[in-house]
Amino acid sequence: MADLMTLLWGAGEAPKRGPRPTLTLDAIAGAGIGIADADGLAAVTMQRVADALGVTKMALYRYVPGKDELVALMVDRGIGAPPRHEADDWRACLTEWALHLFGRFHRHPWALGATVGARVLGPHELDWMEQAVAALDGTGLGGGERLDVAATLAGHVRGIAQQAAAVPDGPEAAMATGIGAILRGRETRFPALTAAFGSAAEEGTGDNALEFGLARILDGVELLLAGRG
Amino acid sequence: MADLMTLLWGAGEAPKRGPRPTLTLDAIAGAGIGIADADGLAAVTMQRVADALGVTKMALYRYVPGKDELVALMVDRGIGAPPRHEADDWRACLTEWALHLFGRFHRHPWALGATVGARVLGPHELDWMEQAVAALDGTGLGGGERLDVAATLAGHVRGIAQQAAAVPDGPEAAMATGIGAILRGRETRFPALTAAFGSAAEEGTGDNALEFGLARILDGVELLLAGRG
DNA sequence: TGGATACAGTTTACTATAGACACAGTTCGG
DNA sequence: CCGAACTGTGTCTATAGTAAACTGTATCCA
Repeated sequence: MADLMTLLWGAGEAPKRGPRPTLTLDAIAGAGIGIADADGLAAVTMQRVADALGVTKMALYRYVPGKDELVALMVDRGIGAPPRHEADDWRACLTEWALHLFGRFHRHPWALGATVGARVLGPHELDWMEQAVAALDGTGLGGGERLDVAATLAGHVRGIAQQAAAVPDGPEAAMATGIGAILRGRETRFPALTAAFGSAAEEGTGDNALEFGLARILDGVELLLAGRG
Repeated sequence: MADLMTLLWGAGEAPKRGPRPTLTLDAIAGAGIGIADADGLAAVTMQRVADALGVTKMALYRYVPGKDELVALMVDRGIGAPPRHEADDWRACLTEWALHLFGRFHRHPWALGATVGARVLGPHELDWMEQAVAALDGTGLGGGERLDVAATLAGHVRGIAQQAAAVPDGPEAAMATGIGAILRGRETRFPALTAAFGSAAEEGTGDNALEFGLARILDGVELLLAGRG
């Protein structure tokens, strides 16, 4: 059985002997992704994936070494390939890149929880990193700095996606839900939060933490470049 | 049995009847945290937590409604209370804040994976948010903006902590481990990444994605403030 | 004051579901 | 037709959680 590395990166070697495989890795990953999108990662069981494909769960083990590897496959297939670069401007490039990446995580929030800890990076994940670093070519940033900018952007996107998944709606809507219920009656312990949420509700500006933070980060990068001439 | 909300936020009401409780919520959460720190979140089972405390697993259910609530408790206790503000400068404040928060997540990387999806925020988590927003009082930022800055910083810290957990060492060390093994032989598919890693290894600058991104974000905030007044 | 009682805590079963293995049965190419 | 590749059945272990019996202690009441 192929291990995770060859599962994610290996070529699809077609065996010649034996009956035709009824399944494909794409179909298996797709079934898992569908279940995770609908009912969360906890609902993804070998049984349910197998049922969705019309086979018994043991058939899956012919294609995937175990559940961990299946989830890793789901993550890489779920995030998918990055879109082609459109703009020439590095800033516009990275802005698009971040918004697209956020969209992917927003579509598959379970992928956030499945990508913690030491793991093997998939090809699509590296494609995304490649694009971000490539957008910074020619800016004068050093190699470590290019990687750091990409890591910062990816981290920001992930962080905001995580918060978006934790608090479904924006700040002012949050007052009506969980956070508001907690804050109410505890204004003395959380005065700054209470004031900020109240003022945010008055301002009525929507949920734009992603764009806001993105603009700050890229402003900071521009400042760094400008300071170097 | 208390639900998650009262478990995290409720006062420790001491019942008068019956035998003395042999356990406390702190002891239970501490045992779980110890196991998670040592062997990861997957190793935290009711059985093992109970064994660590010298009771049977069913005894735990008198204190905690279920495993999900136990993990939520572990997260809030594991992150812990934020340190007191030291500096007057909002930038120094937030820098310290971010570095401290990163330290907490770095110590308990499992907490990253346990804080995805809709959930009830714990008191310590809100304490951290309160401190960040409070540091921005008087800067002229609006309420929504103060929240966005805090969310961006928290997202960045989480993102970098997640990447640190995924790739144990810094960029140049990564070349020797998983990413290097993947990149080797695929230079044509990932030219920018290969160049960036190579150049980073030459430069020899250590792993400072956290500080780098933090500086960019705060530079961006400063720029926003300067542009207003 | 001294039991009776109600309630809190603990334990010993037991159930349901999950991932994973062993092995028998099935299909198809050389 | 031989053997490799695929699928199904039965089984094992571990896990979260339930049900119910048992133990301990503070309060109530004569």
